[in-house]
Amino acid sequence: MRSPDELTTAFRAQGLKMTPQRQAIFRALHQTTDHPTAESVYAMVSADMPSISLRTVYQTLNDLTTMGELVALDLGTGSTRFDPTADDHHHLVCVACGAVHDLFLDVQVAVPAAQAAGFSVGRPEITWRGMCPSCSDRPPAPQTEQPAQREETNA
Amino acid sequence: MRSPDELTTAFRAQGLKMTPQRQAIFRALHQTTDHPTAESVYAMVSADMPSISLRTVYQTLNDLTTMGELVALDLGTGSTRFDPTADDHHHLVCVACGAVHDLFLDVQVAVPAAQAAGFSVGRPEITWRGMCPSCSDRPPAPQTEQPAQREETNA
DNA sequence: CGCGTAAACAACAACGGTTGCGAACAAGCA
DNA sequence: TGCTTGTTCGCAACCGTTGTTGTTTACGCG
Repeated sequence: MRSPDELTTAFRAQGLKMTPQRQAIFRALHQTTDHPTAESVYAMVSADMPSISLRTVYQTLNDLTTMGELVALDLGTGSTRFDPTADDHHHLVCVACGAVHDLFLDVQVAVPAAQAAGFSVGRPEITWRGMCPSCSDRPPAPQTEQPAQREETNA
Repeated sequence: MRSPDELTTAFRAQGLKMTPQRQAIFRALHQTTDHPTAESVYAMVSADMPSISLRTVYQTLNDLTTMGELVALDLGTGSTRFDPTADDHHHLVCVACGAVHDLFLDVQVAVPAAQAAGFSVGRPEITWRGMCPSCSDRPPAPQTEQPAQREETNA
């Protein structure tokens, strides 16, 4: 993630205006190392600027995504995660709490032409699902003898 | 995907009852090779059985997923895809139309312990995003409706 | 073959995440 | 300072999915 100042310059270069709301969002993003949701960015920024609206946060995050400063990830955790790490990397996802951990691997996986079906694709995104240390330490759900055979059980 | 008869047996073996609605869903799934959404299964089944409710389709797809007969995929296309292919495989996803194509690859990607951060994970899921042949043929502007992705800020 | 009961059904409302809309507002520039 | 245009914000809408509820149905049993 670039610094708030660099992002300001980048925004201005696109003819976008700088506002206190955007500055606050830039700051929040710059000091986070994880993969916040719009909601959690909103929570961070609201601490300083209680009047900011969630709508503005979404808008700014989408702008940053469009500019390539953020990557929007859908990791199946129910909401979009915004990834401030620009480098090519992959993810570990905790299926219990939704935590996301970066993984820097130089893996080349080519799509065999025979199976490509005419698709033109880019880099593969690799995701591992599992349990983070804190969730595997503490069995979160009842964890009873029920094999969860009833319908629409999650967890 | 197992045959409707086999699925019927499997359902009964779990103490679940067999209904015309479920039979119709089994038939629809059995004759599809792609990765339908609940909505598209509903569309298929509605042709034969107009009275069926979308709720029932969701319920049955979830039951099948719980039983391991289907795999629920979140590929960032906006809705859950139900994958009738049980074998371990990966996916090509068209970012324009949401089409999904299977890819059978025997790739072993290990998570380096140094980066695992204590996660315990299973097999990697590999996704390539790109354009399917029909979407890359067609110029992007016209009536192609892009699911999510874009937003305001048109340059 | 008819019963009883638990399961499944359909219709509808609710829900969470996200976006469209429109009016009020403020950044940046002359 | 005044103007123009992008921005903000609250609200309602939207979409995919699930909860609720009252009714209907499957199916084992006598």
